[in-house]
Amino acid sequence: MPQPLPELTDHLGYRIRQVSNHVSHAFARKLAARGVTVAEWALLRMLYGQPPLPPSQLATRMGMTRGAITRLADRLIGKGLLLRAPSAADGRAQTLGLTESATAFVPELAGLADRNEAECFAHLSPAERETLRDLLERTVARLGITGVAVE
Amino acid sequence: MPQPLPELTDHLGYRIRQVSNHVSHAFARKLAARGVTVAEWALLRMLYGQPPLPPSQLATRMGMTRGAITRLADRLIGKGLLLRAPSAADGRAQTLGLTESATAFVPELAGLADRNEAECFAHLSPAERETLRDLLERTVARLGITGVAVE
DNA sequence: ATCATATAGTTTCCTAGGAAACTCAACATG
DNA sequence: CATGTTGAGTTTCCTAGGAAACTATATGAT
Repeated sequence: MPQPLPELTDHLGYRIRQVSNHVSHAFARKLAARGVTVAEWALLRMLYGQPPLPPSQLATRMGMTRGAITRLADRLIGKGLLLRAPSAADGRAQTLGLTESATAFVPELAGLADRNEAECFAHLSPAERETLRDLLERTVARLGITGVAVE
Repeated sequence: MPQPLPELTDHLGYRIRQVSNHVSHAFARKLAARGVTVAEWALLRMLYGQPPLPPSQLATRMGMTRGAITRLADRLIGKGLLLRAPSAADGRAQTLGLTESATAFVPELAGLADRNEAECFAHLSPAERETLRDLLERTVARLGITGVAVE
């Protein structure tokens, strides 16, 4: 006779994961219609309206390894959305910046993000959304979460 | 001059993903010390104290494909935690059930889940945790989220 | 100046999941 | 009872990320 255990659904971590996965997958489907993944979107958004950044900084900010950024950048370059240039100051370093077409594209993708957000949280009142935001942001601060951590 | 866009952090979906990833990775590290992944834990927990289930049902409940369940089950069988048996009623079907050692093991893993939960949300008062739970569960219900969706 | 060490980026190997083709058993229907 | 169809499970191929080894450049110590 096994001892009874708390249900999975008793844990906030489980509930958060359910919602997070659903919201992310819904967004991923919208992005996929434009031929973009969530990680690609995150990188593009990070560089939008910014001066080019070295891959290592992007790795830190996105919570990914440098190796993953190398390959992610390769894909975006292949799609004509990213430019890789050698750093002037450091012979080892590079900079990654958006192409013109990427700069034109990102606002369209941002619209998808807004739409996804609206669809997923339409049932919450503005006050409830602010409460949720506050609880989450305090958790982010308390746990010392920094990057995006795409996956 | 690119047009300004809403910040990533303005989206609840982004904040939820940050917290979810952090909580899941913290849990994954605890489980890894016992040689178990999050997906393996979810499957083990689902079968704990239950009669054996066919892979197809586990796939539905966990939000994974049947192919993924096949491989997940293979790994757990390799670890001596799962038993695969042919279904008596249906020559195509199988049933997956926990071994004795798995039944003894799951409560220990459940303790890790409890500890992770406590660590990640210690800064919220009981009332705040209930508020968060309520907002999340209403979202789960509204979006029609059913499975675990491990990843 | 030389050499050790650290850092930037890449590459290789590994893991894990999804999509879709595939096998085999069950079932319906004529 | 043959036959077409559905359903269960497996397998193959593909994608994407992490860990760690590897290359090349920079930096610091002597």
